[in-house]
Amino acid sequence: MTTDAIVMPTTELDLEKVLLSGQTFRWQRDDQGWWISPIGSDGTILRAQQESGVLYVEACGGRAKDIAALYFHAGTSLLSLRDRWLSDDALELAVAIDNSPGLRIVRQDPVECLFSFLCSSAAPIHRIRRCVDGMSRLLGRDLGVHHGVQLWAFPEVERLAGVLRADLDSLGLGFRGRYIGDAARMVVERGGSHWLASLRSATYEEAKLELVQIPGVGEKVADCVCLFSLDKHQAVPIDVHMARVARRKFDECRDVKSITPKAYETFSGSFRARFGEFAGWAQQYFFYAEIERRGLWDQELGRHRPKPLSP
DNA sequence: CTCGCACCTCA
DNA sequence: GAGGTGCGA
Repeated sequence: MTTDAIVMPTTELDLEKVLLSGQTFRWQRDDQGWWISPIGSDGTILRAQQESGVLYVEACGGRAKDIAALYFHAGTSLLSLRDRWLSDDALELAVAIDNSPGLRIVRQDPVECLFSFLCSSAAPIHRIRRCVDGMSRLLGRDLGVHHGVQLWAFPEVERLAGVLRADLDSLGLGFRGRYIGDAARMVVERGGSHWLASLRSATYEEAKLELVQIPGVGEKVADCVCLFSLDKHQAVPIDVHMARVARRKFDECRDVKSITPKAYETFSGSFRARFGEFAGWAQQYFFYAEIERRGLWDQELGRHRPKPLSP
């Protein structure tokens, strides 16, 4: 296995920031301090390490450089996005980019992405990680030990389609478990992973319309799948955090309380109206900053939160 | 259309 | 009480 190098300054990619920002749930550090993760169900493994403006990558199951360039949307320059937003008079966004340099959208495997976000409702990132890991251990292909870490591929959707509710009981999915089997069966019916991936060439509206048919998939999850795996850069997932941001930012959102379907469109559409075809990327900056601002990252990632000492 | 609530754990 | 969805009122 060879190591490829991709020139990517930290203003274009901050590996740790991106991998832990709640888009993706399987990355971990190996015994050499590199980031490593299985990608999707086909046995692909990607390893990455960033050093003085260069991204070093290795892969099993393909050419590392190609896999990584796709996975990190290397063709999309944050600097150009920033310029575009600057000239569109979206100054606040240029500032948001400067406050979280190197944050970008990843391009995940659609099946893995769908089932990851199916586990995401009312769950912090560390819990989603546990669920995804559990599904992979239980139903995914054993990929062996790599640089000190045991890896499993994400389960084939056909495998998930055969799963019983009781099989998932041990994984801590909670009520989220009830959707997995039904969702997988619908995807298989439509043509499996090939069908999901084919939505990449559909329009955003078409893709979303298809996704929300899947049991357990509402607008939020559909938008996550669109943005994080189907190349729909204009998809803006709205959760309670982004709704709060929208209320602060846009007049037409100020008095919209709960996230009803109509309200969802108001929130989401406001970002699109203001930030255009890459509104989803804009959303990621505001989302990141909002979690930061509220000091929620430690909680999300399950890091030990130091208890305030008594005086 | 909007509201309220259950859904399973875990923190 | 939770970064959501689906149900009935």
